[in-house]
Amino acid sequence: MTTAVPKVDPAPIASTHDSEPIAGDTDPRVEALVHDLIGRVADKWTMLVLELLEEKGTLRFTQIARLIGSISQKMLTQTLRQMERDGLVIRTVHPVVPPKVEYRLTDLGRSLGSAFCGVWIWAEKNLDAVEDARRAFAKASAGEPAAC
Amino acid sequence: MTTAVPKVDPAPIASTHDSEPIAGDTDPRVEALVHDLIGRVADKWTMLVLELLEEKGTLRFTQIARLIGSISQKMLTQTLRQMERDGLVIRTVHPVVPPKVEYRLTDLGRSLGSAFCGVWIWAEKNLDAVEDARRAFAKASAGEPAAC
DNA sequence: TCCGACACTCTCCTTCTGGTGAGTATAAAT
DNA sequence: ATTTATACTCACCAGAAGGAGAGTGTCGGA
Repeated sequence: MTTAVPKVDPAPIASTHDSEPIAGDTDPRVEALVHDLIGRVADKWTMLVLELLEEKGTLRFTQIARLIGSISQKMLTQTLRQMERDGLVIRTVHPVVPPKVEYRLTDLGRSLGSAFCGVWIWAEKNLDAVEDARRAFAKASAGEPAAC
Repeated sequence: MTTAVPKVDPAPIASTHDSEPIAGDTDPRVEALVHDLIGRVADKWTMLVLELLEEKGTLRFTQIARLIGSISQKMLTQTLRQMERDGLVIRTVHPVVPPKVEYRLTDLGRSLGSAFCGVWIWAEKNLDAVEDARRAFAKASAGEPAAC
């Protein structure tokens, strides 16, 4: 955590040029990956597939499609490819007459699921808090539109 | 025929292990919130702001803007509003001559940061694994374009 | 007097995302 | 001969996301 900006100017009107961008982070590579990865896993479909495979173990393309129900083929293919690319799932093709492809999580995939557990738990625990905050915010906004 | 296929195929071909039919969702409301919320927090800017405020404590609008460096005003405003709405940050307006607005995390915001810690740790730990997987995938794809 | 600073808001404009629907190959079933 | 099922790919299109840049109001400084 390199603190790139040691001086936090307290004056209301003062220094104009802090040419130091961004705050220090452990590693640019790590940061990039984390963003990338969270951006990807936070994806609705990836999350659903991850959960589904964690729960069921091994599934075929159309089984996943049917279980999720609302996903388009395009998105499912895209999602699975991405996950395969990142080493989260293993794709096994059986060269049988009607094509048969099975998907299952790798250890990496499972560990990611576990890591996200924390967020999941947070969400469940703070469900009400967030909803309360939203209601309060909505009411406050409606209550004082031009209160100044 | 793509849509409107209510009839669920009883037994397509082989079944790896069909134990449970479908369902298996803790709560639709919880699930919805979790998606919603993860989708929001996974946002690049929200994550950066969350981290920044966790590290620095209290910051003003332009301070955040400068520290992040590449965010547009529009996005910063949008992000902060969203976070305020969700009860993650507190926005304090000082009615002074040049407007002064300070932002800091709520307990909820801080706890979310902690929850995301697990994912960060995962990412750091598995950085190499993911990159390896990507390289391997890229190589495999390039290596066998018409392998059948 | 005019500019700059703050914390925004508003209007474009471009890119990206995700959905629809069609097409493909093959062999068993009808 | 036609249909069905599987696991895709491809072309097209609508809507959303996000960036650029200008405008707003007031006041202190040059």
